[in-house]
Amino acid sequence: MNVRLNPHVSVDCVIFGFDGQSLKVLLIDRNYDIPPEKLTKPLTLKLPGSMVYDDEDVDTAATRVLKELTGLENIFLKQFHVFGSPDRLKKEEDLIWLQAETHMKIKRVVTIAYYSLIKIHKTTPSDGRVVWLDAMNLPELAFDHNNIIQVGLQTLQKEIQHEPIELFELLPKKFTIRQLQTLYELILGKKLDNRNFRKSVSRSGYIVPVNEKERNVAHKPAQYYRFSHSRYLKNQKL
Amino acid sequence: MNVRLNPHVSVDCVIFGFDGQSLKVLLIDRNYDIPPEKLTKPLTLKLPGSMVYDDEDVDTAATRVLKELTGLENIFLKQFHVFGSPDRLKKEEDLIWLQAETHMKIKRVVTIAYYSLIKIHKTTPSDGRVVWLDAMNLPELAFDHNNIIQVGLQTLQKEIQHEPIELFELLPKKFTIRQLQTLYELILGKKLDNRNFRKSVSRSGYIVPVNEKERNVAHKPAQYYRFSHSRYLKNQKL
DNA sequence: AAACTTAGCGTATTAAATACGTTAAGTATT
DNA sequence: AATACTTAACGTATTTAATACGCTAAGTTT
Repeated sequence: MNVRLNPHVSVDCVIFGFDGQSLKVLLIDRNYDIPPEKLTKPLTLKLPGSMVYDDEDVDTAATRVLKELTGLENIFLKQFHVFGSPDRLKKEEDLIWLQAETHMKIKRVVTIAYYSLIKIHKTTPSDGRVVWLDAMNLPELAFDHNNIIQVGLQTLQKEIQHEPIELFELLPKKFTIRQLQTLYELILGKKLDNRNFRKSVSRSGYIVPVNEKERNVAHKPAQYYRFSHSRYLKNQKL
Repeated sequence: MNVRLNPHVSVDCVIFGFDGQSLKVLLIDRNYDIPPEKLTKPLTLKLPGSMVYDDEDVDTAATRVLKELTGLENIFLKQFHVFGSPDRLKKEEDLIWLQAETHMKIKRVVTIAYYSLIKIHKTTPSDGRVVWLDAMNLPELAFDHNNIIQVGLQTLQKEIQHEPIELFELLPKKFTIRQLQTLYELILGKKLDNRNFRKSVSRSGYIVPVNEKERNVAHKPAQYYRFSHSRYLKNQKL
């Protein structure tokens, strides 16, 4: 029999947000309570996550983490990959922190990664532990969390090609075509032609204008649009 | 602290094969060694799987299962979902079997599911424990394995829409357009127009004819084709 | 020789993607 | 008050892909 120990199972959430300019990721400072003079390493940022509790579905665990951190429920959340290499905890300070945090002699953790898309302004007033950082330009994070975010981003890139619906989770209810295009460009990592982009928007059939325009901008004010879920469903059926 | 127990972690492989007529799944009979008169329940078929060993990456565990079962290495294998509901083991006979098999007091198993695509004729002469069954018409399997296969099939359906390359893992090196179309139709679950299908094949640029035709068929013999990986890569770059 | 079966080419129509020119409506600058 | 500046928004022409459907070709079976 080759099985003796048993890896612990956790969930980690890559929570994306969009502030109109850049794509952000929500991170927490795991050493927030520790006085700065006691800190030796700068690796204090990590993805929000948790061990999976007894009698708790893994998806439920991810939902719980999201709720605890942002106060939000009914949020878009998608499992995208399991990170289960035995040397995920190879950095010594990661192992020390984990064992202190959980009060367990943990040797190995298999983590199930989720990504979530939320409107930044909806987050509850931050408690100081959480920060939004630019997803494209992150410092070194704890564990393999840089890698997890990168894979999450690649997954998101793929998804929006055939499920653009997910994108609207990141935008406010009313948004301009320019905002939508900026978001596409950020995630896809390339520039799009604005004129053709508008055409594909009007072709979509489910992005509809609302009776309101931008105000106080130093150029022609843009029309606001919204995502129509009912029209989206109709087009899918055909 | 809410964590006390710790779920066990396993991998399960949904191994798809194609015999020219229908899509098959490889299953194993977990009660193969047990004399029939001692069997109470007919739920003896399950997906090939294994607990994840210490110091073994989860992907490695899945590769190992595949190797042990089919003798094959360097096979297409893709993680697609984690099944982690606490009541996955709700059928009593499943729990009994699992505890006997592992000699452990297991209460809960979180399993990471993979799917794999192989050419049926490549499997080593079956050892009696393994069977290929029609993926679309399965009996009730152990655990939640019917559900796992269904989700795997849905994933495969989505994947082949933008990564048709995976399909060629299921076909022999030389295949006819009809075979390719049949495979598409099986996985997508709908009929396609043969004339338009041929057009999309020739448009693809990476399905090229070989210098050989069908023989001994009661109709016009079909041209054999092969998948050209180099041409596939060239087209992707554009 | 005729019937049968699947292979394989063609044509016409519609829809989607791409490239690029131009005008419109505001604010800021002089 | 006129001009410059900036982003919004519409249009046209071309290419490429998707869909619908007609027809011929090359074998075997009866």
